[in-house]
Amino acid sequence: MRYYEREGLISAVRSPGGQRRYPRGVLRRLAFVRTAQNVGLSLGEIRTALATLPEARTPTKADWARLPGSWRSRLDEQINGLIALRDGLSSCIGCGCLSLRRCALSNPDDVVGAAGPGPRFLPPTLRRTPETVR
Amino acid sequence: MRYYEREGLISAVRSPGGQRRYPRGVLRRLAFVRTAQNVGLSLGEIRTALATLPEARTPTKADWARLPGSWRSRLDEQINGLIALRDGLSSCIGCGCLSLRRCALSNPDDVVGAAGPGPRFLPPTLRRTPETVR
DNA sequence: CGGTAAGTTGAAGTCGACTTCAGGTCGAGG
DNA sequence: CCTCGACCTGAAGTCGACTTCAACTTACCG
Repeated sequence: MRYYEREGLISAVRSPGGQRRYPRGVLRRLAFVRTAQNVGLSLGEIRTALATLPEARTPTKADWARLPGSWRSRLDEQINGLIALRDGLSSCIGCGCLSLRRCALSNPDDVVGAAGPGPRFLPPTLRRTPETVR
Repeated sequence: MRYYEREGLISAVRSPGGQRRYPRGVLRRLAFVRTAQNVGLSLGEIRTALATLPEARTPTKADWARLPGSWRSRLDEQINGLIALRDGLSSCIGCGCLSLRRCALSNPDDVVGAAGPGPRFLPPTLRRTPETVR
């Protein structure tokens, strides 16, 4: 929790002696963080989402609705991905079509876009002849 | 891919000169790895799952069915978690009930069980008086 | 009021998952 | 045949997400 506090995900009230006291709202946020993490979101993403939620009160349906659309679609993607994975990736790997290019699952939003670290598939412009699978 | 190879997730055929050649099957496995990763599984879990799939041929429905039950239920949990998160955690945080103890989502399978690193909620036996929320 | 478990701090360590580097080798096009 | 870009290897570096440590301070219980 100290770590999350340093990372700006939660905050803590201090006792006179300087010890942390966690009011209900913080525990609620904490539960949110852990839950979101359990399903594979990074602390950065979670922080962004938390920023749109009120710190003071229990989030209402309206508060949740205010979460950026990207968050929602990200979750939708994730959900669909898991379902496909569970059902044997029938639409993707299971079919043997080797549809790396077509499969939205393998490479959801970024499509190589926005540089930065991390492996990626080659964009079409850089790709070799299709038959040279190597 | 070299990293995945070292980690035993994929293998590679070598050209006479020692360069890696990746037959279709490997690309398929690779796609599986990335997809599973995208939805939040660790390389270890993926390796375990891959171990049950045939390396030589395109996995069939029967092959997928052979994946350990734990894998499937793990995915189900994950899926339910995401759906709850997307729908505003109506069953959990959104309700304001602070149901850390009851909420299956917050602490899926392990329930503090199996020691090892990582934060956890206190088991009832170790918990302080319930009104002392701190 | 005193003892001891629990909390405080900053810094350093760990672990998974990669990426980067340096120095050398392979291999397709001209 | 030569060349130049792509690939090879092992080692080291990076990044996110924590955990562990050491030295010290609080705070509840008897």
